[in-house]
Amino acid sequence: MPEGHTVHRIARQLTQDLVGRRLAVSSPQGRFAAGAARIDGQVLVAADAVGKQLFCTFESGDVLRVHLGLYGAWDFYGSLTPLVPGGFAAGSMGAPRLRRIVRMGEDERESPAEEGGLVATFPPEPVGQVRVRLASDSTVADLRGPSACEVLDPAGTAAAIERLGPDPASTDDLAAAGDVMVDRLTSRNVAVGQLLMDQSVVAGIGNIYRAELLFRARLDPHTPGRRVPTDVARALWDDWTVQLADGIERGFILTRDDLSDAQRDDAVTDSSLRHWVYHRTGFPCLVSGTPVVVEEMAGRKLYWCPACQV
DNA sequence: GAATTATGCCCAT
DNA sequence: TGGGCCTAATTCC
Repeated sequence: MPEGHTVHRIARQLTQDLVGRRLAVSSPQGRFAAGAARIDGQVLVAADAVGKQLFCTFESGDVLRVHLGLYGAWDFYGSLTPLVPGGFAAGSMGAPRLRRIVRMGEDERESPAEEGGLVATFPPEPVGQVRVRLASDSTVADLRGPSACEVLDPAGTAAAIERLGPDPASTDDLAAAGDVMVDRLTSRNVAVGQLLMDQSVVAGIGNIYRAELLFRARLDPHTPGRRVPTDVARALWDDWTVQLADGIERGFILTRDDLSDAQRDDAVTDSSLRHWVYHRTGFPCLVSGTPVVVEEMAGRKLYWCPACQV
């Protein structure tokens, strides 16, 4: 469910609280017992996001690769300082979308603590089906519901990353990475709306960013990649780099740039203010007034404005 | 309480 | 193109 910005925030949280520590790795649910045993007791040396995938590198060179899929989420305990005395902070990032927004953004919730994001005991009892628990003596990170969770050797890790297109938040050469995306986007006859969701073309874009980037570019999602002018493809990349960086900092996706300061504040708790077209079926387009439409494209809902996007 | 929904992706056909 | 999988909150009766 999370798009790239969420996974980058998770990597950041893990880096802040668990990298450099020797971890107890377990699988409370049991489904990942063998994998957990492989990395249990090792020092975590890095946590990196590439697109929607998370790579946690341990001192042996083994890497925990995690993909949250549609349902996965990480719960964090004890790490979200500053804390109110008498408890340990708790927060979560990932799916499902959360009702109570506290201090970290849309897809991060106060949970599963009852009061003020605190749990009474540490380490806390696992909540729900916890596939993996990463624990230092002061921080616990619990992974629930991932679609992928496996331990890879360095070669396997390199192969997994090789399958992904460029991610502007995990490259040190934005221009070269942009060249790769532009080349892959403009060399196929597949609809650009599908290509933006293809993680081998560009990594990290999901259904919300797909719809919003296309609207911002005023581009018809059905345009074949080969018909997208190079400068338009480059503009999509440039906008993606900006939107992703904003999402990572903000903690949620806010693509509208027409909001007042007050509305921008409201958007923290009101997701209906955040998007131009995503999830706005039947409502008037904020630019043209034409009703926003939704259709199925390759099995996913695609939201767009038929008047603006030509 | 059951059905629906979701920011994803894999595989078989 | 369709089904399957993973989980939990929301929506519908």
